[in-house]
Amino acid sequence: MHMPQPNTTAPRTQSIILDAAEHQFARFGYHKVTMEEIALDAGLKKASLYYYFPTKDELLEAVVGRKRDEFRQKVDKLLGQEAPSHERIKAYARIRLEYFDELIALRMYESRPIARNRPVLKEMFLHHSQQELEWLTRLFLDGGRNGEFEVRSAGRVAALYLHIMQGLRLRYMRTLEDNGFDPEVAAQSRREFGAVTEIFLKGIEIRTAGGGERNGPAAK
Amino acid sequence: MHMPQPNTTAPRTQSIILDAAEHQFARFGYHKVTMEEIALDAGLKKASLYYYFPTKDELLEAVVGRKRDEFRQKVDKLLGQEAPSHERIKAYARIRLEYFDELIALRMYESRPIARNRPVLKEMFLHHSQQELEWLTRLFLDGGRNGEFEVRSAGRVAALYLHIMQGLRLRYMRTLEDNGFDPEVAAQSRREFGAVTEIFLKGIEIRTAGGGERNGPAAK
DNA sequence: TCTCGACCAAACTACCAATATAGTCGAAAC
DNA sequence: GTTTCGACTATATTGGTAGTTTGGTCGAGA
Repeated sequence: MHMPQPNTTAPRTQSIILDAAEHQFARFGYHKVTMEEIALDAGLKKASLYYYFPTKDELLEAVVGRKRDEFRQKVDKLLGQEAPSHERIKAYARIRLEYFDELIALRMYESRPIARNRPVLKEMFLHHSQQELEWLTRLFLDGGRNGEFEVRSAGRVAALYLHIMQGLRLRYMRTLEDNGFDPEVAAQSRREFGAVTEIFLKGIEIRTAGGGERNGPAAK
Repeated sequence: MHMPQPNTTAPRTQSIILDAAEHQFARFGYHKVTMEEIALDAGLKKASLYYYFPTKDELLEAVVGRKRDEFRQKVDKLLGQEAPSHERIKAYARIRLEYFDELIALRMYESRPIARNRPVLKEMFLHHSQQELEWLTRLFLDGGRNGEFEVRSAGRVAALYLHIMQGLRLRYMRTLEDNGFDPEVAAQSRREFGAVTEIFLKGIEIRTAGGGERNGPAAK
């Protein structure tokens, strides 16, 4: 509700706390970290934290919010660019991947409780999902307008693509839970996201010339 | 290990028990059902169950196994058919959807424990996943051979498609957990599976003629 | 405006007793 | 030999509770 305005200048206490919280969450996960530990990491005493963040939930929200804002900034830049839609969508996929990797690093998705039980985050993610749908709708709409794609309804296609991505992410998270992190699997998964995006875009592409004119190498 | 051979004739006790178990699992889920209740439902006493099934786990396995066998039978029939690969893959998607709907009806996926903690099922699903990959690989391979698809590696494409389907299923299961069953959402999800399959197939399709020759209505 | 030590109440943990239930066994009915 | 059962046990689950942790408050002071 009433958050102290973060000065746009050097690392204010506010952002020091956020850094500490992020650091601790990344190391042990939301539930295993106490407010006291975060305070210590930030060079404060616990009570001081409460001057800046009224609850642990809101601290978490702020940490995630910061990540999300960075993501949004990148997307805004992307949406403003002049480039073929399929290129921008591929770029979007890459940016999105980075974003979720950061959230995963924050142990945001570990063992249900965190993201599921916290109503704050639940709403936040829901809202973010909505936001993503709008962005993607716009991208697919553009692609439809300039004749790249055959889209009956950009909203539906965007939802389809978003749901595929969300599903693959879920699948990846499950393997994470079961087998722990494995850089090999992570890389594999990353490639898979790219490949699926490629195929999806080809699937809605309008091919004007006869035969198969490839306009980009599918893999490395 | 030593299971009494089920006669291929009328409903033997064996299958009566399976029916009862299926019925009870569907109503309350594996954990909330006691062997005694299943026995009662089958018109027996508990100890009689143990003559046919040495453990509750194996009873569960048998119930799921029956479903899986039905699924396999349908797939075998499908694989033997002479039809364009894309048609057979779409048919496969439909059959697969039915199969998982049945497992969901059995509350196989409710609140982690059931499928995750039971090593029997875990292995069973893993094995089944492998099996599916083989089937799909064959289907995509056929499509590649007869010039329908452009597939560099049928195995990779099959894995991609399978993972998309598994991901969407996971996503759907999550909404199930959160909001409970809703026929509207279920229908929506079903349509989504179909639409994604369509787009995926178009994405790897080889279009010989110039322009866009549609060979099937995408949506009703 | 910002920091802190001391305090409280609610949540979580550890533990144990009571219950429930998967699984066993010997005997009997078919 | 096949199928059923009543009575039994050992293990897992549940409910309750005492003890500890920890999120959050407050008033004093810098």
